[in-house]
Amino acid sequence: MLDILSDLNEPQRRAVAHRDGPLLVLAGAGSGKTRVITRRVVHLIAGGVAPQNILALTFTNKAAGEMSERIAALGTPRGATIGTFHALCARLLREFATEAQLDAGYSIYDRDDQLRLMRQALEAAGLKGGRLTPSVAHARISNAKNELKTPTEVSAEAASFGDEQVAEAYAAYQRLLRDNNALDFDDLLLKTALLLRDRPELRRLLGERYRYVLIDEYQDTNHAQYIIAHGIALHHENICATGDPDQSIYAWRGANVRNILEFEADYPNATVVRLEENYRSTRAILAAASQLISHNRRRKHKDLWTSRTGGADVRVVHCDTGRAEAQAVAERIEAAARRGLDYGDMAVFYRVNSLSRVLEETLFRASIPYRVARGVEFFNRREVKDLLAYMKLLVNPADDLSCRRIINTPTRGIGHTTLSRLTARAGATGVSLLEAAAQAESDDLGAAAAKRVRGFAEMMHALAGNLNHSVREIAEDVYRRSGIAEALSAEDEERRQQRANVEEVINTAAEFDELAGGTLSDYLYQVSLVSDLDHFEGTGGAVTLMTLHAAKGLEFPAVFVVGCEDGLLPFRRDFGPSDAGESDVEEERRLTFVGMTRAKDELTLSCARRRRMRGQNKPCAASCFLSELGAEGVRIEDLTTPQRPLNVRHRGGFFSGEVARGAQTAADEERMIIEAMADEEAEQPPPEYQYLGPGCRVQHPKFGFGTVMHLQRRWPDTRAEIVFDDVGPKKIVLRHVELELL
DNA sequence: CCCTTACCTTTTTTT
DNA sequence: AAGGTAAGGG
Repeated sequence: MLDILSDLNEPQRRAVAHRDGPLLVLAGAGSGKTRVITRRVVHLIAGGVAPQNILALTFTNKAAGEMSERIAALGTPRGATIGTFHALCARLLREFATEAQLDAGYSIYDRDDQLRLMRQALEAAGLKGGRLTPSVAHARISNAKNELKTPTEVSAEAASFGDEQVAEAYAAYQRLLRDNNALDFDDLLLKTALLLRDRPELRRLLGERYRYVLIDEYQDTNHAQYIIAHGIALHHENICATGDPDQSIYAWRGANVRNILEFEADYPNATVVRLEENYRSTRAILAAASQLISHNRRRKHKDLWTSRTGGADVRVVHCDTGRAEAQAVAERIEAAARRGLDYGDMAVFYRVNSLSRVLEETLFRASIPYRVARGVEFFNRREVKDLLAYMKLLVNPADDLSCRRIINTPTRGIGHTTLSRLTARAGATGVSLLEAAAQAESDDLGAAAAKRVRGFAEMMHALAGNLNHSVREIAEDVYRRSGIAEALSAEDEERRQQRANVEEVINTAAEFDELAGGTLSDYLYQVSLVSDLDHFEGTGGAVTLMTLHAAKGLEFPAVFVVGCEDGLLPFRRDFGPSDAGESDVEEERRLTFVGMTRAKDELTLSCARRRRMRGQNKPCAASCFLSELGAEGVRIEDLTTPQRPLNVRHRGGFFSGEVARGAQTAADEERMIIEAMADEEAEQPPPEYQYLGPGCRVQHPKFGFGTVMHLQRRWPDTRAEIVFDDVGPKKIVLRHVELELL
């Protein structure tokens, strides 16, 4: 017991030793928060609390996994519930399905599914093609759900025609979810929150089950999560919230910083512990980060301090282009490696995932090992989603969305016409698509089509006969009998990759059988709530590339924050005037703060003067954040080259005048040519374009060998006219084919 | 019905 | 740049 407390500082010790009653731990960046939470759990158990009575809620599965591991490492018996809000809710909703008026086997829709469904909802509500786009509608509805608002309430509060449309879309969307027997992420929280809000007996039951509630990253909880946590803790008030208002970076998805700011108002007798000693970063890093965050006006003052001395200055590097920036980062990484730093000790953070590409290319060329942490890349692969859709449909025959996805995947001759007829039939008789498929008749669809449709239904029926098998067996069964296996059997590179992905799904199923165990629907829930990030292990010997958001909670000896440019780091979507949601500069500043405070020893921030974004090369101004770091302990390195005027009017070869297309005057033309040349020099076009032009010999996968006659460089659909030795002249869209240059 | 081609939309971060 | 969708030809 003493061991647990001995290596803690005084406030940490108070937080760990606190037992009953509300506790708020305001933990500054790097102040040992995780350590406090895990110790606290251990301390509770050592003090006689049964592990089963402890509920620890985290924000990501990864954080939950880490916490379990650390607790186990301290030799504590397992049995505590440690997981994300969403996972807890999925579990509770299964347990209390009746109370929540849910059918067993409900599907959980991921973002992709949600947007698909939203598209349908907008269509059903007669709002298709209007100003309300699916993603905007989805965001608005998501926020409403997080505030526990029903469509009726949204409608009642509507202040404009646009709001009214959102309410209508919301109603239609919920109807569709219900028809599909599905929940989206927000529903998981919403339904659970409503249960807890409206059912005293459930509050009591769960309060007795979870006698100690711990919530990590409390600054990132939304209203629904607030209701859930407080509902469970209502009677015993054994609620421990940890977090840092300066690290609140999820307001955009409904997180409410007020939850943490008003904890003391919620619980007047709360014990408050402040952790302000930073054990992670050098003095320079901490000073720069503190300087930055001090520019936030809506903020409680806080002093982070460290007893560390020494360490290098924070570096701010200005570059010409995004590519040059990546190059500079690569060079610094190499230099650090030569100094003896492990690649795994370095990380590069960026605001948007799309920035990873230049970095990847550059690191790859420099032979620097790296790994990219991406959100849901794997589970979003088409072939992966297809396989999972089969399994979802098996568990939940009402899941029309999944059914629609796979009814003709792989192709089995059920086309658009047949599908819409079938949909009409299902709608008219009020049955699911799958059921309509099973009952398909010749006079509706034509004999051949009806037969194919029934064949699909029969296959699903047959697969459903094996639901009592292990999940791995079911997955393999689906893989083979659905025809996916055959469709992917060809030996080209793409199929090979897809096969590998599908096999990886089967592996996760096998792993599930071994480790967790449970029904197919258990497996599907787990898969739905997991992201690639969760499996992202500490990268042995490779540089980590991730978004600033994903970086939260991690630390690295050396950190690079790239893309510190106005509009990108204080991110702004400068689109038309109709823009409703102004971006929150203070949240962007907190995000930068989070990134900076991940660094232990070395921190480099960088920006580019020009960057290629969304297909266009645009000039960029340095982020205002860079000038907010203060001057002390910050070293600025300017790698930009002075812009010299170019006296060139014409240039043959690659551009062959195409760049000046649309020029109205000679001055226009000159300007465009100069810009294009500057772009090309900066960007180093990839080799396949650099040398491809008239006279080149190429090999086409289908048409064989040929000679390029003409290159029409018209982005994005650059075309080449090629005379093939065997089949004669063809126009090829380069985007659609991989030409081999000989 | 399927494949190819032309056009168009993109709104960042994540459970 | 890249993906999706809608329309057209086979």
